[in-house]
Amino acid sequence: MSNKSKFNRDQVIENATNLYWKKGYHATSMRDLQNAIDMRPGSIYAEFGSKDGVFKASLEHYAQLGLAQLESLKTEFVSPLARLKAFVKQAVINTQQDAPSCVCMLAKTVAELTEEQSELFQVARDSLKQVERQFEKLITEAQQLDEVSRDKDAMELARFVQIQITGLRMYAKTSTDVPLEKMIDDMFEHYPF
Amino acid sequence: MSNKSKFNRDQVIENATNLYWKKGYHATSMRDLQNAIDMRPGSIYAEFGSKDGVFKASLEHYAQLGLAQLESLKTEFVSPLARLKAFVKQAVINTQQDAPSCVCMLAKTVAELTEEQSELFQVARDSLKQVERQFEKLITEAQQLDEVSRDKDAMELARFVQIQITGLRMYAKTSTDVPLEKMIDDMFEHYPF
DNA sequence: AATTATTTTGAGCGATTGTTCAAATATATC
DNA sequence: GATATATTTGAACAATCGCTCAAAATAATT
Repeated sequence: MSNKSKFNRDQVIENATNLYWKKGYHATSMRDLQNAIDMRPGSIYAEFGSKDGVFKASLEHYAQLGLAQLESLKTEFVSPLARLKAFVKQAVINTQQDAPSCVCMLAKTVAELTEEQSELFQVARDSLKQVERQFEKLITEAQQLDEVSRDKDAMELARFVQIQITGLRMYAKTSTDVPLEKMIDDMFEHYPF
Repeated sequence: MSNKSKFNRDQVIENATNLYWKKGYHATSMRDLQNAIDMRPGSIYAEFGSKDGVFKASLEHYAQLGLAQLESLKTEFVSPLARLKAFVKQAVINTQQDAPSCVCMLAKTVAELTEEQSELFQVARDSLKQVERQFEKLITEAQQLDEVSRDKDAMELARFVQIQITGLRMYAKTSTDVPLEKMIDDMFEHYPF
């Protein structure tokens, strides 16, 4: 009854995400998008409804990717604190090389958008919060394993980590030759942990 | 010989800055700008050359304002470390209320722009670096007064402060009810200082 | 193979973009 | 007050914006 569409939805969203991540919401035109995902306007609007629809799908894809990455580190790192640290390094350092932008797409979106795109703004904000809650879970786990002092507030520590990631990634866009790895090590050895 | 122009250049740049700061580079149209600064296109182009020209003037004005604010704290705070802390609080907390955006305009610009607007990007990046150098000066002063351990690297501390400001201000855009003041106090009491 | 249902195409819509420039206005000089 | 110079105005330009929809192409059903 229903014909399957020709295009690969996952691939399309990935390409759209990479473009939006690189150029941001306002600087990305529908023409740019059409080229990046190799779809004609009619098909795009049938599938996503609007430019905002594509952006929303991209934000959700990006957030899901982050959560999946954090989850996948379970196999490599048993220690929840080591896992958190590995995730931070991945987010801050690995994105320096081949990612569309070294700045987190969610943070970039939160910085760019205003009340005029409140729905998209909220999606980005909520996704950041969701990641932060995963941080908190990991830290609570770490406390139960005595990797982190139980005197500390897991929620506050999670917030701290989120702020560090944002600050570090933003800073990394302004200057190379920053000892990112050392700074992350310091952050987990000294500072609030 | 030369007629003086009717408009108040400083006021115009201030209004332009507030609009650009709020909406960002790409979301601000020349029509928006014309309304905000109450000038007609011809006059704007005669004075600033282009949309980029107005943005550049705004970035420079914004950066100069930040440096002037830091300087003006000399009268209130003799201690260089107290001055730095006061500046951080001003930047992070005071902007929450009535500023066009709680995110630093320079950071926002660095996050938004790509190679396509390399000159504007560089102006923002260089201005951030300039502020950071003032931080470093203050910290070096603080070390000479034994307010900060001389074992620490003033450049690294300045970088840390810059990263905290960016992270905190960004984070503050996503959620209210964040104990910003406490976090800044913590930052200066514990962590790397 | 013919028919129906679904998807894809892309020319083109009205609105908006950054920018120009001749005309109108304001100011300075004589 | 007349002339020359500088500034301001805003209609209008080509280009691009997000988006629509009839027509073409494709897939499923009979």
